[in-house]
This record gives sequence, structure tokens and C-alpha cells, in this order.
Amino acid sequence: MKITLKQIARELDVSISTVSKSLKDSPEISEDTKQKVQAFAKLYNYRPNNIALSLKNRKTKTIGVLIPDIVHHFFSKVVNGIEEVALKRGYNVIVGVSNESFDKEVINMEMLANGSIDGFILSVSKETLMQQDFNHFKDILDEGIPIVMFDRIVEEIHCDKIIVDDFEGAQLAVERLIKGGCKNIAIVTTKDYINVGKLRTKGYLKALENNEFELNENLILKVDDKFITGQYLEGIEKEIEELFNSNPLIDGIFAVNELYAITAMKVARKLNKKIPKNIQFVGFTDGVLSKHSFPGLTTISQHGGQVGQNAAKLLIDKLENESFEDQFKTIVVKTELIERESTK
Amino acid sequence: MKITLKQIARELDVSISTVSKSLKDSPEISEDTKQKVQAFAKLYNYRPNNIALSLKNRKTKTIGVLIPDIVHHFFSKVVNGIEEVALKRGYNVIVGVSNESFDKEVINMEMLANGSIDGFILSVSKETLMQQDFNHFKDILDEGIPIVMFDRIVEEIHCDKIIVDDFEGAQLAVERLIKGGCKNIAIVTTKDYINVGKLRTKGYLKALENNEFELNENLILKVDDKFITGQYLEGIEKEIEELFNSNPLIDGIFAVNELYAITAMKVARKLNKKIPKNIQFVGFTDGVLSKHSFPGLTTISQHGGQVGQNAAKLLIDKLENESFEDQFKTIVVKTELIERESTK
DNA sequence: ATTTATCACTATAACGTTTTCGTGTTAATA
DNA sequence: TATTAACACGAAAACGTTATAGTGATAAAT
Repeated sequence: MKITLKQIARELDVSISTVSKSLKDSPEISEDTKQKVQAFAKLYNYRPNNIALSLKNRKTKTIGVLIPDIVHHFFSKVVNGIEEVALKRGYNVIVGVSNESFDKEVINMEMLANGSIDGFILSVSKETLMQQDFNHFKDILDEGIPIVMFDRIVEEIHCDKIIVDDFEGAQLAVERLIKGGCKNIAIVTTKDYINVGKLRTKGYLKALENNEFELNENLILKVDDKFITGQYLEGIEKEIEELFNSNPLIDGIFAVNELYAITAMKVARKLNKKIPKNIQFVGFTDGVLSKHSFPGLTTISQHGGQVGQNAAKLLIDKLENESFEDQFKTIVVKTELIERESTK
Repeated sequence: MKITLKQIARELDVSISTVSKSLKDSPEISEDTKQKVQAFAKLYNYRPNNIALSLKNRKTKTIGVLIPDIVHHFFSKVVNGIEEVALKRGYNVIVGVSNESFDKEVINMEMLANGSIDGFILSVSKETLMQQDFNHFKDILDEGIPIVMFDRIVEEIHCDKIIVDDFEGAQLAVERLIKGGCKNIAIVTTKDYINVGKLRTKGYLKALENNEFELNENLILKVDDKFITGQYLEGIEKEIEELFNSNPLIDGIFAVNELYAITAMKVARKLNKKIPKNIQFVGFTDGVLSKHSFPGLTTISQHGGQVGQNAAKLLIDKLENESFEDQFKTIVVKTELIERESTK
């Protein structure tokens, strides 16, 4: 069992205050007493109780991280980045997983907001995004708890935000395909309520426009993502196959995430198209899949680690500086094109 | 800002005790007063402060999870499983990442052990395993904080453990290769200080023995894993290539994790071997890579989710039942063969 | 000789709860 | 009428800290 100040005090026959001050090397206490107390404390491996400190200081030195899914390369990269700077600055990280569910998001936040954490870093669940119900965020902010949103943010909530440059990244991707000689570039994207999907779609359109390609609506596949983090791939495969069949001229695919890209490559292979000879692919998110797929997938890296680091820095700075209180920043993390074998 | 009992008491001109009891619907308090207090509390959205409760109850309802790497399919699956049952049973999860480093493991544990958590769930870092220094675990246990170890455990520490049946799983894998007609089966494994690698190697040997294959030491490749979670693959590729070149008869590979398996497939492809015609592969860990690789990798599923769920259940049961205090269980989670296209 | 520093501590309040033990008032009983 | 029970509430302690404000003893200054 852990020893407390009170026990040390009793044992050494001094007051609790004396013990506390001795351990803090206060000049109020005589060298003799300090020595004695410090030796005793070391012997019994005394460490101040975090909970008591939290109560006293009214801060927990803990940040709450709420993500839609932890079994996901990008999100775990982000958590990793948060973890890194948190550890360095003496903070702990409580992780909650919403599983893309609105209710779980709310429950998790309520559970943590009652004193357990000093601030939140979160990415909004798909269901929340779809229902457009953001009262839980507003409530938390009203209680004076800072929030940093990343990647899946909501515009209308005033808080700090870390985003990836989805628009520019998508342009980069599509321009790479154009540079590779593609004439008919399709996009496999999400429904528009996912803001990052929407932005990437916009980037795709912009790149086409910049290069004077004419827009063909048939080449835009907005996959219906049913919040299932697991086995909904068969449906997507079918949709992609249809896309290929009804548009035989397609020679380039931009997919807004690596899973869609890999899936599209799989379908292409099934249809006997050669990659990158007949058809080229660029994905988004540089995860394990892109790196280890066959052929290796050219992709846009989102730098999840940087997203996490930035989020943690921003939050901790805000927590420790009273000054910047009402200013909200939005930091854009640059994307980067990673070349592999799925493009010429 | 959050409202407290004290503020409600002052506002309603009653004592703190009365407020507390009213909110708990105590029969000591008159209906009138209760109504009044409850209404007021609801209006101001009162919730008891977790930290104060933790201090009072001497338990935090938080479990500390310490893993070597979060950007890793198996570990994040485990965390997910823990998260699930934790949420259900009203617990929070603090996640620490050791990054395979001994020091970070120690620091993280010390940081959390000072009152922040009620118990640990952890998987031991490679460096710790190599140095064989387990004092931090002993210290924590001596302080009365329960630990549940999973996957990478240490035998000599007495605590609850959740393990995957690595020995049996490896046999399953190798037997699948034999069933597929392989005559010369190589293994790509880790150095022996990683207990799971060692066990899987043992399973490989056992399966060979059971089927009266004679042991060829040259077919055992123990890859030197340098604690780098990133770019050490080139080295491994070379080692595997050498393995193939000096043993041209190899027609089956059992790899102790999916990354090794995928890498081996890549090398095989480079050497113009056809999968599964000329050479077959079975991996371990059913992650995204196995599922989405080309060809799909036949593998042994470790059921990370179940590992996490079991760990959390065991820990929480121990925390909430005073009775079972000194009994330590070891739960073995069954493995399962997932058939895909890398075997005949 | 009286005031005043200085020293080396201790007592206490506070953080926000819950819970045990009082306590004053009214109503019922002897 | 005197006693007692029931009722409705309040005071206080406890969890483990830290920080502010004492306090008694000795030493120095007036």
C-alpha cells in the first residue's frame, strides 16, 4: 500500500505540514528535519497521490481523447502523436472510442467531463456528423473545458482545430494521375456529410478544372458508408465493379482512403486490368495497407503523427496559458505525395 | 463552470448534507426539499465531481493500459476490447505507450501508479523482455495494484494473464501447410526472448515432429528485430531472400506475424515464385494486411478483441470482488485458422 | 528590560464528496 | 404534564494534498 504524508508525519512525530515542506525542500524547515523526512520518504518510496493533487489544484493533468475507431491506422497514429507530447509534458491520456456512434460519443464525453480531464481532443463520429447534433460539444465548451477537434471537425463549433489539407492533397493526387497520362479519372469517395470526403471530392474537381478536363458525373462514385467498421466491403466492391463496367475508359482512380483504393485495385485485378499499365491508382492516408499492398499504392500521406502532436501542443498550451483563452486557431497539416508502384 | 454541492447549498440556503442526500433520494429528507434540490440540480446540470469521488472512495474507476505500440493491429484490437467492457462497466481507460522501451514503460507505470488508476493491463515491451528487469512490475504489485498481462507476459511475475494459444496456433498453421502438400516448410520467426515468437517456433517444431518431418535447422530464420517499429524491413527482406536462395526446395512458409508473412510473399514474388502454386504461406495475427494483401494471406487469428475483453473482465472482477484476491488465473484465448488464397 | 526579529515548526482551510452522528422541533404516548 | 419517539435537517470527519497564517522559543536590537 502507498504511504501518505499523514503516515510519515505520525511515524516521525512531526506535523503533516512539516513533512510536506521537507519534501519540497522548503527553507522554513531545518536541514536536520528535512534530511530525516526525505530519507524516510525515499525508504518507503513516497509519491504524492495524483488524485489528491488533482482535487487541490483543480486540474488533472489528463487529456481526454475521443476517436471514432482505434483499430484504424490514421487514428492510432494520431493517438500516438498525442501520447508523445503528453508524456513529455507530464500529461496522461484517457482514450474513449465512439465506434462512430453518437450515443457513445455523448456518454464518453459526459463520463470524462465531470472532472476527469482538463480538455478534449476529438474527431467527430459519422453518426454525429450525419445527425448534425452538436449540443454535447457546446455544453462541454460552456463548462469551460477546451476542445481541440481534428480531421473530422464541425465548422460551426468554435474551438481549436487541426485539419489535414484535404483539398490540396486531393489535387496533388489527381494531378499525379494526370501527369501519369490518365485521361479518364474516376473518384471513389464518401457521401458528402463526411467533411473530409467532401473536401477531397472538391479537390478532385478543382484539379480537373485546372487541367481543363471536362467533368463526367458518372466518374464520381459516392460510396454509401453504413457506419460499419467491418465487413461492408462486398457492397463497395460491387459498386466499383459497376463503375468500371459502365465506364470502360477509366484509366485512373483517386480513392479518398486507402481501403477504397485497395478495394478498387482488387476489382481491377479481377477485371484483368494491369496496374499501373492500364489503370493507375492514388489513395489517401499513408497506412500499412498502402505500403504493403501489391502493387504498392501511391498515396497522399496525412501525417497522423503530426496531427496528434499539434493537437496535444495546442491543447496543453491553452491549458497552461491563461492568456490566449478566447482565440481559436486552426492548424493545417500539410499532405505529401508518396510515390509507389500504382502509378506510372 | 461546473456547479458543486456547496454552491447549490448556498443558493438554496440548506446544508451541503441536505443537498447530497436529496440528490440521492434519501428518506431522511422531506419530499418538498428533495423536489426543490433536484429541480435546481437538474437546471444547472449538476454532476458529482469524479476526482472528489475518487479521493473519497479510494478508487478511480480507471484502468491503466500499457502497450508497446498503438499503431499495430493486434494491440489496437486489444485496446478496443478493453474499452468495450470498460465502458459497459463504468470504467475509463488511460492508455500509455512504451514504444518498446524499458524506460518509457517504467515512467508510464510510475506516473499512473500514484493513484491515477485502480489496476493495470499491459503487454511487456521488447526491451524489458530482453533486459529481464521486472522490478517495476514487482513494485506495483507490492503496492497492492493488480496487473493483468496479455500476450507478451513474463512467467515469473505472479499476476493474472491472458495469452493466445501460440503453441497450438503455430501447429495449426504448419499442419495446414502440410495438408496443402508442402514438403519443405520454413519458419520466419523472432529471436527467442520474445516469448510468443519462441512458443510459435515450438509449435512449428512440434507439428513437424507429429508429421514425421525431419528437422532442418537451415529452414529456421530468426529475424533480428531491432526494436524499431518502422523501417527495418529491408534487412528482413534480405535475410528472407537468402533463405530462399540457399534452400531452393522451400515450398511453404510459416511466418510468426503478418508483416513477416507479407514481406516473405513480396520476396517470393520478386523471385518469380507463384503463390500458392509453387510456395504457400501462412501467417499469424489476422490484421488488415492479411485480409487485403494479394493474394489474401491464410493466417492464424489471435482474436485480439477477445484478449482485451477477457483482460478487462478479469481485472474489473478482481477490483470489485475482495474475495478472489490471491488467486491468479491464466486465460488462454483460442486461435483460429482463417483460410485465404496463400494456401492450396 | 522591553521590543522585535528570526527560526522552526504547527494548525487550519480548502479542493468536492459521502456518511455518521448529532440536534432541535413537533407529535404522540404514558 | 412529562417523556419519548419521529421527523427533517445540520455539523463534522474523512480521503491526501498544499499554502497561508499563526505560534512559541530563542536571539538580537533598542
